[in-house]
Amino acid sequence: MSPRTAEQNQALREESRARIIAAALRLFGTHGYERTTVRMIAEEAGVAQGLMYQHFAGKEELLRAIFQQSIQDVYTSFAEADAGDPGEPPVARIIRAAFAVLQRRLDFWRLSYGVRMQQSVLEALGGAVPDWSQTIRATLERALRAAGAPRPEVEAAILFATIDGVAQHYVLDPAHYPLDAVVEALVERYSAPGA
Amino acid sequence: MSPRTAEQNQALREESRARIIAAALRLFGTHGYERTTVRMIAEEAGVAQGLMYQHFAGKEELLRAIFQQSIQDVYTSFAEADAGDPGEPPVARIIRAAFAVLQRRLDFWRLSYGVRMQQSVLEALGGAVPDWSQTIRATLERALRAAGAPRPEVEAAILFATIDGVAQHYVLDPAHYPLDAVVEALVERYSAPGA
Amino acid sequence: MSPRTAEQNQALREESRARIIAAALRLFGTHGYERTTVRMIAEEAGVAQGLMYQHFAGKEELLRAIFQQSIQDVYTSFAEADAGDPGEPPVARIIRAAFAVLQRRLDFWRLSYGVRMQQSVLEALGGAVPDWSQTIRATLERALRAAGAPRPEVEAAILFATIDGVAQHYVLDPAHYPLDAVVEALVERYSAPGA
Amino acid sequence: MSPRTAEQNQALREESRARIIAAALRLFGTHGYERTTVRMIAEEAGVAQGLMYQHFAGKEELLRAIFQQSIQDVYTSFAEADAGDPGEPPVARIIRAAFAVLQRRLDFWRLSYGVRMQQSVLEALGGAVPDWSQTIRATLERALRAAGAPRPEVEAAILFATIDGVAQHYVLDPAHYPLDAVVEALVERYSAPGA
DNA sequence: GATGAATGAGATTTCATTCAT
DNA sequence: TATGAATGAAATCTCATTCAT
Repeated sequence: MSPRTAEQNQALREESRARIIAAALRLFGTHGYERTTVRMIAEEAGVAQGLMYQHFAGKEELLRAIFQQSIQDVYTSFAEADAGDPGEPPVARIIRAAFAVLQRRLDFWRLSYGVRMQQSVLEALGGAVPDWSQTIRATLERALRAAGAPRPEVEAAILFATIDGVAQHYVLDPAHYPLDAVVEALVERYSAPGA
Repeated sequence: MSPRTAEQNQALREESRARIIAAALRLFGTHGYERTTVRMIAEEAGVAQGLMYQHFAGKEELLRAIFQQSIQDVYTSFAEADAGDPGEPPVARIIRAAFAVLQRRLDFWRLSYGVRMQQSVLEALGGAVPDWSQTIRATLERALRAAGAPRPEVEAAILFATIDGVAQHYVLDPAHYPLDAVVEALVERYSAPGA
Repeated sequence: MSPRTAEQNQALREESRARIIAAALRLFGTHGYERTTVRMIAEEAGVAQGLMYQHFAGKEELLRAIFQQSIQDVYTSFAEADAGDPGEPPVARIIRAAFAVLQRRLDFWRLSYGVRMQQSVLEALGGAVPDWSQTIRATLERALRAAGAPRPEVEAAILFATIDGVAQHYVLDPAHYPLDAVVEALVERYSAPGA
Repeated sequence: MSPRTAEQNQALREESRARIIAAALRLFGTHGYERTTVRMIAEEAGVAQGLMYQHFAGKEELLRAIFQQSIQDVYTSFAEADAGDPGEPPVARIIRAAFAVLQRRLDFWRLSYGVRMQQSVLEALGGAVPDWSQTIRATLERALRAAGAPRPEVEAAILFATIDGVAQHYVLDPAHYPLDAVVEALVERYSAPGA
């Protein structure tokens, strides 16, 4: 009879918000943003269509929220992973961290890769999608320079491309891609003194 | 007022078909398949909306036609490019050929990369999109094995990923990407005896 | 923790009911019935959305309640005002009374005028909106006839229209409308022997 | 076989645009803007729902278009009507012209009166709704001053209110309202030398 | 062969109302 | 009594497709 407490309400809200985000991420990742309807998301999340609009101003806002949250997670996860085994050279650690992050949020990466070429979606997303390529390239360049690579800018571009390419190939078929072997080979290559 | 001859008609038809395909390719590449409306295509092509349906059964069929035609072109272009300098080792030739093809059909690659993650679009496309990753990987593997690489399957996967990653980074910002430097570095790396 | 007494509960109920009615009247008057959402009313009243349904069967019922209550008030106020200065002629007293009532319930008049043309809303309101035009016209006609007006029916129609028109213009911009001057002029005109 | 000529197309477009506007005017006038759905308009106009959006950006834009067009018509009609019998005094001519215009566009006046109190609708309409009250008041004031009225500003306000009130009462029940008698009485009153 | 007005299915969005607490 | 999260019917709007010329 007495109304729910503030905590109960918050818990309810967060629960449904999380369900909606999870469902959307799954569906956006699989069918793409445009092909996923609000109805599908609601069904997958097990809620009514209208509920989405209590949490997000619209489908686009939902996408934005997903990006914001996921990007946060990625930063955190990467930092954690990067702090890994201090015995390994930095470049190797970065490579491992990148793929650890990848595996943890497969759907988000699918979504990301699907949206990457769509100028208009990116614009709609506004600042929610950081251009991390600059940051990544710079980080890799520093690590490679420290490791004594001859032309660190070009090598950084190549390594970045390799990581990105492997990630994408893995995302396209995680069940069959020999990710571990590839990662080990990469780590080995970039740990070798002459690399 | 005098009726057009059959040849003239044929030429007109070809002309408008080509205009529609070109316009669609441009727009699909920039905005993505879903975000591009038939109206936009007609406008960009400078024809009426209805005309598209005289040439293609629908928007999806248009996409299919674009893929089919582009893939033909890619095969041809690749073969040409690959036939290049016989003095170079095969792996280097393949690398060069890949990027030559890339630059020739930027819009198509944008489109391709944009669609790659969208299961439902791929299904709609049916057989029009070959899974060339197998072919490419196999080709690379053969070349690498011939060159004496220690673990050719893994190395092939990595090289394929690198090429794909570089291609995508280039497509995302052709004006600034240091493609030539990267290609040279790759060619050099994969021509070295120990690679 | 001690349960509230029946009287306390009753008082709380009355209080929230009154707040809801007041908020709705304000918002209906400003934005119109349709443009005012239940959420807006709850917010303005400082209560939860659901509470409205404990007091009224629905939004429409709320509107009906507002009309019923306001109309009661109008009758009462009018009777009071009309009982005013017995030295003035009846027509003048009616005019003064009308504008006294108008000023007392501005929001209700805004709402009334806003809803007047909407057949469907009026139907939904059912009997809650009396067709007082007949009553008013009849009252005015009697008074004008008593004052010796030549064609009391037509004059009553005109006077009614004038009062209604002035009321509406005043409601539209109470801050600037010269209501007092207009009322005085009307009173004077309709008190003059030849009027 | 050959496509329609530009004139044929224009005629088609104008025809359907006019049908939509007429239907909307009818329905907006009867049920109010908010209660009229796009579906209702399309049905009444005998066209598909989507067609409205080929002519107007949305329901609101349609409303705006109706106002713009109707206001044009009103100005024109008024000028024509006002040019009437030069033997009559100006104030009388204005009165007659006002009611001539009223009768000609009943639906529009219903709509106008229905929307007048809805701040949010008026805002949405932006500049499409001129505040003609100023113009009208000024015109009446000039005419009354020329006719030698003692306090022309107040008298203008009253006459304006009377006209507006009569118009509204008439609009509410055109079948029974004794418009002619009322207009004649008004004309007479405002033609009398002492008025 | 070409046009563009017209269609209508299906998408997004709003909002009165319900319901568990 | 009161709360506000959740519902879902119905609204607005989009856009691939059809059709008369």
